[in-house]
Amino acid sequence: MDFLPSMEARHYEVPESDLTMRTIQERVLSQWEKNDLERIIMTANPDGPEFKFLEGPPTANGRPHVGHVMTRTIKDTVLRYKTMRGFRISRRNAGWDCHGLGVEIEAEKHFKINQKQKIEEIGIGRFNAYCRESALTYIEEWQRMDRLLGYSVDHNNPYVTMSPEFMESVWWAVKQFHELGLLYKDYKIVPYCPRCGTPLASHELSQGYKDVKDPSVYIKFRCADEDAYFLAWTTTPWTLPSNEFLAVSPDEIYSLVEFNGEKLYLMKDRIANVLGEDASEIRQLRGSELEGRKYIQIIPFLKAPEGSLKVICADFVGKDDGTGIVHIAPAFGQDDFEVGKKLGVRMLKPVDESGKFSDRSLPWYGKPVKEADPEIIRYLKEKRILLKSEKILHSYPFCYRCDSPILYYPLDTWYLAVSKLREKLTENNLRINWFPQHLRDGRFGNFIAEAKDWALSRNRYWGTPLPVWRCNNNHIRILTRRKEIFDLTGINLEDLHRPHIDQVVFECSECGEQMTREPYVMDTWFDSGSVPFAALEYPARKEFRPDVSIPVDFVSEGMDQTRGWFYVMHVIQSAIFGAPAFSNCITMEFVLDSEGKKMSKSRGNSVLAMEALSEYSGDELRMFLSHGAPWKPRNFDRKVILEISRKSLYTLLNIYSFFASNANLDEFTYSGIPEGLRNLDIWLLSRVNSSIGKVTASCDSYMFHEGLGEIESLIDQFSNFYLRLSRNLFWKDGMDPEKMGAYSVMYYALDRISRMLAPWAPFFSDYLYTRISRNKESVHAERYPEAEPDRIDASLEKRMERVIRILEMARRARQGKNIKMRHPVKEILICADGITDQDISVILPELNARDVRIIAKDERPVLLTAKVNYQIAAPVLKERVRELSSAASELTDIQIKKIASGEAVRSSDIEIKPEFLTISYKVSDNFIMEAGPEDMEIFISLEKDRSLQEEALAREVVRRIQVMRKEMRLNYDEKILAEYMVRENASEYGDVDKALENQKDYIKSQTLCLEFKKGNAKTGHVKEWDIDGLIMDISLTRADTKK
RNA sequence: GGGGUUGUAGCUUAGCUUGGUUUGAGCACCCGGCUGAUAACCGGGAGGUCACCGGUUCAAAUCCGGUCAGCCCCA
Repeated sequence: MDFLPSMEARHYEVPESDLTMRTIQERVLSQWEKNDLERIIMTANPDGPEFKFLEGPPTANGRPHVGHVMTRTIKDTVLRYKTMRGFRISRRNAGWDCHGLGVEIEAEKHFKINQKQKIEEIGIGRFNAYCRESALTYIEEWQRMDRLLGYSVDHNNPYVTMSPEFMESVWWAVKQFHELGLLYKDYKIVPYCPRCGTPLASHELSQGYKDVKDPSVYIKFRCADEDAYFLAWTTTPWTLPSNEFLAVSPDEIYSLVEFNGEKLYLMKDRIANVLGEDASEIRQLRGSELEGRKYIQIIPFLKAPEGSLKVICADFVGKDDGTGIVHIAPAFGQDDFEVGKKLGVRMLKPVDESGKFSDRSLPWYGKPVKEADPEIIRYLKEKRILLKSEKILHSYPFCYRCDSPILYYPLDTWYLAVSKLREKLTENNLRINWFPQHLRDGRFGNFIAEAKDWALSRNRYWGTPLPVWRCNNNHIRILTRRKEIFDLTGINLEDLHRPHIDQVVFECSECGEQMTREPYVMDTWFDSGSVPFAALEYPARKEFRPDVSIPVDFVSEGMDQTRGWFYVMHVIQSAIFGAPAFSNCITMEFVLDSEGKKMSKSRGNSVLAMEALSEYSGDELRMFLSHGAPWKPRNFDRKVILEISRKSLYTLLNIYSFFASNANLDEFTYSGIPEGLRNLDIWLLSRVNSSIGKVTASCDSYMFHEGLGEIESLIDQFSNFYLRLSRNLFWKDGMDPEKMGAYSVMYYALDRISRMLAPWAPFFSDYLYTRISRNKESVHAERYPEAEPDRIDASLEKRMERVIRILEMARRARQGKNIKMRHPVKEILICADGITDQDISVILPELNARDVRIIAKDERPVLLTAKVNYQIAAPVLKERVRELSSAASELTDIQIKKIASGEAVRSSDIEIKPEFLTISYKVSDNFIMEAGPEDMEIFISLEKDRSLQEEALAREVVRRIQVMRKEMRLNYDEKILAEYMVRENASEYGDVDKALENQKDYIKSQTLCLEFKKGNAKTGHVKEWDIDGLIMDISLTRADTKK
């Protein structure tokens, strides 16, 4: 930056009065871009200790909203802080998650298709080409957001999960699982989305639970050997045509009851709930006694397989809902499937992969199963099989991508045996610092303790293809590199996606049969879970070193990622490398709308990142989002955002503005902190340095919100204590040592605060910093301030806290008697331990008293009185208590004081112990008293005299002239001429002319007034004032200083 | 149904680990003050069943048990 010392009349740029944070942001941004700050940050501290970061890749096919702003804010604050603390940040790259159903659904919309088969009709190649293109559709908007937010990661070298190098690493990882014996294929019931035609993993399923109304039907299964029915219950009538068994709990009591002329079996404990009062019990029996009983098929379209249609015992039958008799359709439930498998009975599966009835013998052939529910219920009713039908509200999973109801469906699926890793996962979890801490043993800990096997394969198209080739003899081969494919088949693939990869076939090395690829792609979460090594293209490249590159030091995302990204990374790194993926993890809660409701597209209350960033500067948003712990939900409330920015950012701007305008007038240049400072200056230096200590301590333990809170309170005290009490120092013309000291200290404080604040408010802090140290390029290339222990005076800070209290007490006391602050009082007496005259000197201007004295307890202007405390004295002294009472009334003042300080006193033959008396005191008539914390008391004299009156009047006049100066929009240093004329005097000020004559010099010096005199006050700016009954006109004119 | 978490003034919250005067702030409201930096600031007022019930204790917002409600997760 150019520095032109001689040409600039003013040293410090004075901000325009209407300067906003958004304008500052624009200026700073263009400066950054001119200087290529991003490069400077990316290459900072080449020799510093390493801090390993990892960016969680957003799926770049959705528009970012304020929640994303929050995660990026937290991450960036940490990164900037660590950079300023001298760390070399590794892996500070952006990253994008490109695969998966989300992208495919966009593509389906584009091609206007809603069925899987159609994709194959238009061609997987065409479909995937579109997916590739659309994956990064919104990346530009993400980058615009990052720019306005100041998100400092390397946007020029992102990792993308669809690059062949990344995918080869993912393949390598699959091979590691295979070699560990953790990869297997199984035919079992999976949560399945019929629209997408693919199974979902449990962590995907958990994103889609919704409360919905479903049918709840009670069905009568006719016993084969008795004129009675088994009463069963289900919420999925469409599974009834596939019924093969009924299950009972072997140890529970069941009843045969008569109800509406029919005999029904059900669990005894469920009778009241299901049938009410009208059922009469015939007999009781154990569930196990029902085992093996046969019944008639209720919906006889499908041929019941051999060994079906009988009652079995199972331990999963509960007694909390239903009838205690559970309908079993092995094809459509996990427990059901196990029953069928165990008994070796063929499965009825009249539903195809698109979720429709596929058996022509069913009347509901071709219907999606859920839509067939009402017709099946009607059928049951007609056949008199239905006992009753209701609707119940329960939570049911829906596909989190397309919102279709999930079915449980038997399918070939490749799994990772994560359940075998539980111990390792739990062990590694203990090495992670979670914020908030309870996640470790709570949500995350629970989840991994019962980790389920990971359904890895997806029957889809746009994803990393499953790199598993298989021959008819079930030999397995996993290929992990393009080169390997070329060597084996001569095929040179540039794109590893389907359909290209599908043409790779070769001979099995064991049996010579042809090997073909298993036709699946992988769960996109496996991609993102592989980021720690795949983003560095391990093992093809060697930058990643398993023993040192993980765990990374820091990751941070939304709370939902405990079961998402954090989980999959933890699983994959633990399995392959035996180490956790990260060691510090900050999670954050949702940003809610202004009323505390969850933001959602359907409710229309979600706020897009760019909307927010067009209204507020990046700093303002960041400050708002950093306020309070990230793991507490916050409401996106514009009032709160503005309040936070006003209180800290604008206050700080204003301090600087005051500093700049005055420092320019006095031509101040900083050259270190001089000797001989005012007490107040020593205090601010101490306060700043102890803040630095607190902030770094908080941030080093990842409690960044506490660090910010400390800075905010520092700014507040800087403005409202230090500056408020220092203002008058700057009024005098010319430089003197005290003023020089104050400027230096303010400069020092502004320098430290702008650096301290840089991680949270990167734009404004840079603006401030570069205006103070004008030859510096950017605050972000600077070191975080270090506390100077020598400047910290803890005792002074503590005393100042008490001085602030005393000032408050003085204000309160005056208020009680309606004594204005600007009216001087004769005397203020302060009774407080450990406070020195020097401490008090700081607040003298605000106390506005002729005399301020610190006094000891026994010098207080009070009258003490002693009363006998009969409750204590009477039981001890018995009848002598009367003597005490008369002795007490004759005590001298000195004696009472002795007793008050805890001494016993002898008087007229009786020993008066302190506890015998209650000492109370009364403030002398000519004082008012105010008590504060820690036994502090102050006394304000009510005595008035002529000179006090005159001074009070002078200050009233000064105050009014100041208001008028402001109305005339005069500069700080502009001189004026003033006249006054008394219209009427009903006040207590007495002889006004004489008073003002006496106070003339004071008034002139306070208002930069060259002449102040009595006159008719008609020219210039004229105003009539009422000063407590004194009506007077005052006129101001600009003094012509040009000669 | 199970687990986690939260519940303090109209709103936002501190205090809870380690029990100890009358639960402390901010915003908004009303009254007053201060103001040659401020979009500020200061004092006062009004506003509290510390979600509820019970227990431990000389003493509970705080510890324990239960209930209710919100949120998150699991089934």
